[in-house]
Amino acid sequence: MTRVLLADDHKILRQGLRTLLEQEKDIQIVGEADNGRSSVKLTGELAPDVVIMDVAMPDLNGIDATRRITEAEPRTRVLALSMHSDGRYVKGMLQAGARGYILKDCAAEELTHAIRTVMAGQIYVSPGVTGTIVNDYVRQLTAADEPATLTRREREVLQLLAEGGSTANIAAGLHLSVKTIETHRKRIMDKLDLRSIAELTKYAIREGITTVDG
Amino acid sequence: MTRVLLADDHKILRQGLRTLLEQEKDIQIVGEADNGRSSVKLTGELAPDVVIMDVAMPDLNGIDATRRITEAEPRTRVLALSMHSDGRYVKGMLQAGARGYILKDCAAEELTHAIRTVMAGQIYVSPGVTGTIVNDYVRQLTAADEPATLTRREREVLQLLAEGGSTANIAAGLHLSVKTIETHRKRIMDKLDLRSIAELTKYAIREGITTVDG
DNA sequence: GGCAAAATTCAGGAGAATCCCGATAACCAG
DNA sequence: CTGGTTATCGGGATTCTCCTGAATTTTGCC
Repeated sequence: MTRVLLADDHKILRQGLRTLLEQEKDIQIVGEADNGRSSVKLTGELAPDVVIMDVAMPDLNGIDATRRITEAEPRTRVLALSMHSDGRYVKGMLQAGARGYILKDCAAEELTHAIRTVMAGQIYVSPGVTGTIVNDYVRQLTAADEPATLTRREREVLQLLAEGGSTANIAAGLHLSVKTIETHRKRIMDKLDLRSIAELTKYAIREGITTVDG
Repeated sequence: MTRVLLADDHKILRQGLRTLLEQEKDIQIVGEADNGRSSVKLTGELAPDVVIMDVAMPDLNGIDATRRITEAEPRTRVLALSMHSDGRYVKGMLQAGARGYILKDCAAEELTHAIRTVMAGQIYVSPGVTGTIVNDYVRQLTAADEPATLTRREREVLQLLAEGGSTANIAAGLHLSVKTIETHRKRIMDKLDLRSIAELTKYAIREGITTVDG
């Protein structure tokens, strides 16, 4: 029996997936999360075999949530479920340790097949995403450079800032001092050579850490 | 028996909805469309009672598809299913003749309830969307022009803010007092109901006033 | 295990930005 | 002429940011 945690911010999609997957005898839904932070928490509590993780989620995005899960619970396989075959999302999720990447316009059979594939210890990627990966792979072979890497905490703060949170707001949400958030913000801006929240927001959008809506 | 057509570009969501709705005895799925254009075509061929219409779809978006359907087949009720409670989408769909607007993070019970409500000749709107509509309604009552009209000066300041300019910076560039820029910024944020430079930047990007690069 | 580097946390104080009040002047429509 | 809109500023209280410095925890490596 494969125990599955659903992480997606849209309840009706979660319910749909639950109904679909509950028709499979070897699959059991053990929990649902509607944002990245709670998906990390629930993974620690429920120890599911597979987490089906939406890439774009509020509070803590799917990529950073995946990174935390794969580090804290390496036994748990994360299966990315995304609307986009965008290279940054694919790259980010796989880099964060996701064992698969499927698109939301795939069939239910593909989802169940992906779950069984990652349970068998293999990687599953939707056909529509393969081209993206190959392109990115080739690009990395030619030119491999990573400008300015942010730490996990910094990326987390960056997202909250780009979502419009104030320093005090973020500090309260993370149970940290205002001073700490200030330090993170400053380090982020120093590393990325940004001089305002506006530029920081645009950077976050380009990197897929936040979206223009919401 | 209510005959329903599903229109959404994500196959797995369609399958999920189909599985959910087929559990209802009085609801029957008669077809699926993965873009706006085919939803119009299928509505003409199948004459469903209700079309569940995603707002964002390729080829022909949900708003224009809805407009065509309600003009060609006024007997068919369109029920909008959207990720966003964004005012423009809500307004667009309802203006196009949609008889309901529900969010994707709602429960399945809400969806079936919405279907039965529109079949009874009434309008159904998700609770999370009601506020958006009321706001828009009130705004239309008070100011009979387009929602959120910025003055030229305000748009100018908005752009400079979204490009990362500080208040002092912008004031110097426009040969104005810092106080004046502060007033403009405040008025912009009040008009648009924004609470941070991050949100303001995203708004400017959506409106094409600035770009994510630069 | 142990050491160095990185990451994360926080404080004090000066300066800058913001918020909330109000005000003045130009302009245009009824 | 009156009223609304736009654009321009100021005072003062509050809040945020910037700079310097540092303690603690985690991580990487031999």
